[in-house]
Amino acid sequence: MAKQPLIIMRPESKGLSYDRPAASQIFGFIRDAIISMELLPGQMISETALAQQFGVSRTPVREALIQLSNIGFVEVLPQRGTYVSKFSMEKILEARFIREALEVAVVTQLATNPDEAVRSEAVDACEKIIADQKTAAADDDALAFQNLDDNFHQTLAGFTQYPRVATFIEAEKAHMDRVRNLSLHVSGQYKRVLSQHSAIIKAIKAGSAEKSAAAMSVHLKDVYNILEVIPQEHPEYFV
Amino acid sequence: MAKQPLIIMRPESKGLSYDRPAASQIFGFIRDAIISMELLPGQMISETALAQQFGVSRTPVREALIQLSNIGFVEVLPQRGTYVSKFSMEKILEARFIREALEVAVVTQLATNPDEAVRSEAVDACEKIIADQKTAAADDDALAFQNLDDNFHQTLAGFTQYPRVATFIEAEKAHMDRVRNLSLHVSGQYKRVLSQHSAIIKAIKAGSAEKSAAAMSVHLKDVYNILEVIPQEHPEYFV
DNA sequence: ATCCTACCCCTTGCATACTAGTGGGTCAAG
DNA sequence: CTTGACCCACTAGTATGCAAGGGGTAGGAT
Repeated sequence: MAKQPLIIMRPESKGLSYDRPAASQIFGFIRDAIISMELLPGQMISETALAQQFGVSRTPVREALIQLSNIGFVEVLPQRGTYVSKFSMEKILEARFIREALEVAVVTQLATNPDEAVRSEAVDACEKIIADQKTAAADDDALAFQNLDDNFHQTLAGFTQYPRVATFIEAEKAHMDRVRNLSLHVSGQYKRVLSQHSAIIKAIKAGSAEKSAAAMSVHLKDVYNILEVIPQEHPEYFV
Repeated sequence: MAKQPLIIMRPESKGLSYDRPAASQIFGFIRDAIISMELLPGQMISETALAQQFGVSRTPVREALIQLSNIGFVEVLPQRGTYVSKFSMEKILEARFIREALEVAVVTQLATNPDEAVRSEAVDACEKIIADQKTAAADDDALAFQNLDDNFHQTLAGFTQYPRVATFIEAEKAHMDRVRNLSLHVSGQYKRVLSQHSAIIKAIKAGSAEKSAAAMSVHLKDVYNILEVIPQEHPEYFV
């Protein structure tokens, strides 16, 4: 990995709240910086430099980095340095596989939920998000569109009553979002995603586990479109 | 949670290897102790006491505990203490749900794998494990039987080529194994598990995604049998 | 010119010390 | 005897310093 000791985090992001553990806050800052590609794959992260930037000691920074390495966002090489994880086709496909497994289970459970009220509540919430996404698409607001996409999937997962499911989905999704943030404007993305989301909701509304699962599966295979382009466009970010 | 500052770890488990990070080794020790119920749910874990027992400082112990809290094995209450997580019906069902989602995806992928050689290799490996399990069942060796069960599921997951899938399955399984270790001898367990494992392999051999998924799903719902008994037998370990 | 070696700087891993906050136990007052 | 306040012991969170090892660079030898 290329050694780039320069850290690009904003000085104002030093603002740590005093009523929460510093390590936890730093974890969030760095995670968001990695997802949004402020910190680039392969870039070196210095514990010392980060500690200075946040105005704390190395200890909380170090604890944050350990957690980031647990979720695969950074790689700690003892005595050598800590680096933002590069992309690899294997890891992206792996994240996609895990996410599909979980999200298929989510919609399957939801579609077969005997409580009609829960189903219609979920459908209503998601249809509202889809409507907002149509607006975002009309405005060509890619960021808002992606945030709503997050919202859509988190809302669905929320109806399982298993909070860790939503957490896992978010974590796996983040790995792909990192790639996606390299090229927000893929032709026809809005229209495809919208129709896929609608298909999922339609299947849930119909109470069909098979169709829900199939629709979700199709939706999550959509990243393949991006993966055919990005690695050639940005080989420097891949291992 | 009850305060029990006594730590029951064996003195000989102090043996830490010098060629691996201490934090990682300590993590493994404590995790195994929790799964095997050496450390009981609700019991307090003192960073200082553990550090003394392992002959290291608080720092690596603390880093291990952070990772254990990430996988839900301990709960860190700031300025109050770190405690072994108690069981809760919600968390167990959640772990079961996540595990089923992943394992269903695993057998589905395997059953539909176009490469016949891979399928038969997986089937052979699993059938060997099932044979060993029959022996363990005949010997009434519950520990060996459970280790082989672990083996069975890890072997299946290994054929996805996605290492994190196996890791996740192992982690979620561990939450249930903790409960299972409270009562290793559930009547008829051996026979049921064996027939379920066989059914899974048979479906994979037949190349049927639906039957494989269904068989795995049935198998993983078997824990419900235990969950009807354990909470009443050991209410002190549940929240 | 090229290769090899020694050194130095920078990295993470670990140890130790200090801070702040919680809970329990004790003692005094009602 | 009960109740309340205060104090102390112990907790996790953070700061700092030291140890061990890898890598690049400079300089000397070939």
